[in-house]
Amino acid sequence: MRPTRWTTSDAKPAGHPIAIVADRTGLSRDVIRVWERRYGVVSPNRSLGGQRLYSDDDLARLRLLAAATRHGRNISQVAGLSTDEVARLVASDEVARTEGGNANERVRAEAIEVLLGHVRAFDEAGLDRVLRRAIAQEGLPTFLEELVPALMVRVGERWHANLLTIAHEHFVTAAVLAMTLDAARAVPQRPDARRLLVATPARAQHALGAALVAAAAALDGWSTVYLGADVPASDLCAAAASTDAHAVAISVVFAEDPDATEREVRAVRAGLRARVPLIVGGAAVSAMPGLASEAGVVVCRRVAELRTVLAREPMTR
Amino acid sequence: MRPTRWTTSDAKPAGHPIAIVADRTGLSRDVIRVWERRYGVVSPNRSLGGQRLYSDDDLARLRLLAAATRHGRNISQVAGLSTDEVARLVASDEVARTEGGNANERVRAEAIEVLLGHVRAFDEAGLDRVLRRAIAQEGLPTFLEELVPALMVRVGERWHANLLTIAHEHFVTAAVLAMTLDAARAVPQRPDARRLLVATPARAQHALGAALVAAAAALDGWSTVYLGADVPASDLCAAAASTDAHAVAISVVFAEDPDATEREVRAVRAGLRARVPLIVGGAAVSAMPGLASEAGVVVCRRVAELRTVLAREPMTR
DNA sequence: ACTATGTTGACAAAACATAGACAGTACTTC
DNA sequence: GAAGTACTGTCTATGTTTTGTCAACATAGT
Repeated sequence: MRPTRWTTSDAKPAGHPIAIVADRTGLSRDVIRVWERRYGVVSPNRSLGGQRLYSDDDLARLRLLAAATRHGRNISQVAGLSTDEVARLVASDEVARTEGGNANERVRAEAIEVLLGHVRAFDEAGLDRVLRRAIAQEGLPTFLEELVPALMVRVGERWHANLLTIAHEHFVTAAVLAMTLDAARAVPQRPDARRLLVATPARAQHALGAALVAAAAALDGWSTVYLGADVPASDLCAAAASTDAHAVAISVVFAEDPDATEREVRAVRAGLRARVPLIVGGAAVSAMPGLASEAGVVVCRRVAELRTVLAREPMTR
Repeated sequence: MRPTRWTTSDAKPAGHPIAIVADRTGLSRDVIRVWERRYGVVSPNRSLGGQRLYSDDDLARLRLLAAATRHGRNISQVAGLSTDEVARLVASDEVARTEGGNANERVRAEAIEVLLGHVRAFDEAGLDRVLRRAIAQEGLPTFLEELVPALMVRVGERWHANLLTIAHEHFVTAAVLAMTLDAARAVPQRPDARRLLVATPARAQHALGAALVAAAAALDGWSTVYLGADVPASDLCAAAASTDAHAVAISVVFAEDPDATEREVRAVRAGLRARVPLIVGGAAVSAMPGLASEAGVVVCRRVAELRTVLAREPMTR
């Protein structure tokens, strides 16, 4: 909810009347009142005549609660949660919902076929052209979250089927990586943007995941510092300190030795200041179940999830 | 001696009588007076006999307040806000109104509000940043076909409501134009792409439409040659011949003298080789009904329509 | 002269608040 | 499976606040 802050918090009426809240949340006036009466979900101010005046925070909270109930949660369960917790819940529900594909899928499948043709022929110019055009056509989020993963999966499949070689995989990875970093650099940043450090920990070689993270974060207004692959914990923490990063994200697509990698991640966590969150993503997180319960560590599995996590990070400025 | 005198008002520099204000705001005379009596929303000047004479600012303020109440605000709450604050509030309400659509639409509406803020402040860097980010976010087609038209409509509205000046309109047009051409140039083209000549005919000054056309065509794989505004028929035809264009597109957003412009378009048609189609677009085509039946002339009204027309064009290679 | 406007007070409709009741659903317990 | 229970959204009844409209009479403008 980034730009909302700019548009609404500048204007300062005493508060929003219930009609507006009903309109914006899609809840009926009755529901809003009865939720307050039964569960105390919000405590709006009152006008002199006793009418409710909701704050922006109240509004945001009700909106999230409405979304949560739409997704099948019962209000009595979520009413007691903090607004942040509700936000996380809704985000994960939404990610789960978006599993199914839509109409664009056929177009994208065609693009992937064309791309695979260029990969097969080691046609760098063609690959570049189609990738760049895909970004222009569908926007960077779709590129990062759907096209690249789908492409890499297809390349992996073809490799296993002996239709492509490991050289092809390196070729396409290098091209996609360069394109992703290039696109991320092209996203303009506000001068006061928060800094995010992105890297792959020691012994993890796949930099593409980290690049995707960096691009997604840049798109959400973060000023990203991309360190690439195989960064030891001590260097990573030193970099975080010297760049005054507001958050650190590391990506582990594949871990040869999950236990060693998990120790490495814990070392990073230990070396960071407590209020700097550490975001861990990539396919290998499922092999490191202990991390999710670690304090100050946020685990996320998909790029879309990462974006909602980043959007909710506090503005430690 | 007041700046008021320079704000070109229709008729009476002294001020608007209440009937005019009622007509232009949609409020009843009684409401206007009772809002003044109860909440002091405006303090219009009075004639010597005591009749209200509203300034342009009063009018704009009442218009905004009327919009705010229409969106569900209580007049008692918004009456005390400054005109700027009311404007922001109405803007955010209009943003939230897009609830019915998907989440993308809301994001886009928010982006437009942010853009309008930068326009208002003549903040070129901010405008640039948000435009570029919007392209990265949603892709060029959405930018061309939805965001830019919506933005220009909103700017026009605000200009009519005296919230923006003609300078603002020029400012935003120039920025959007530059960004559009820049984005179009960044779309990679196949070496064997067909060439499309894009221009605005003589006496038509609005180049933005032509730039949108050029960008859309570039996205569809055309190699575009953009000539800008106010190109005489003879020069246009000469350029078409010397670049060996496969098609020519001209855009007329506004025609001061539709008949003259129509003659100009016919002259272009006559000067082109018969198998080179001439595509005419822009809001002013409705003022030139004769063109649709002309042989070799394709009329289209929206950018999306143009793209299907271009896709159909024969591959005269 | 005649219409548009101003002022004041009154009034009615709309919106809101509060508390309670009720019906449909899902879940538990026997 | 049946009965009981908790949950949830909607509805009703009643009183209050807010807001738009109107009436009555005076004055201004053309």
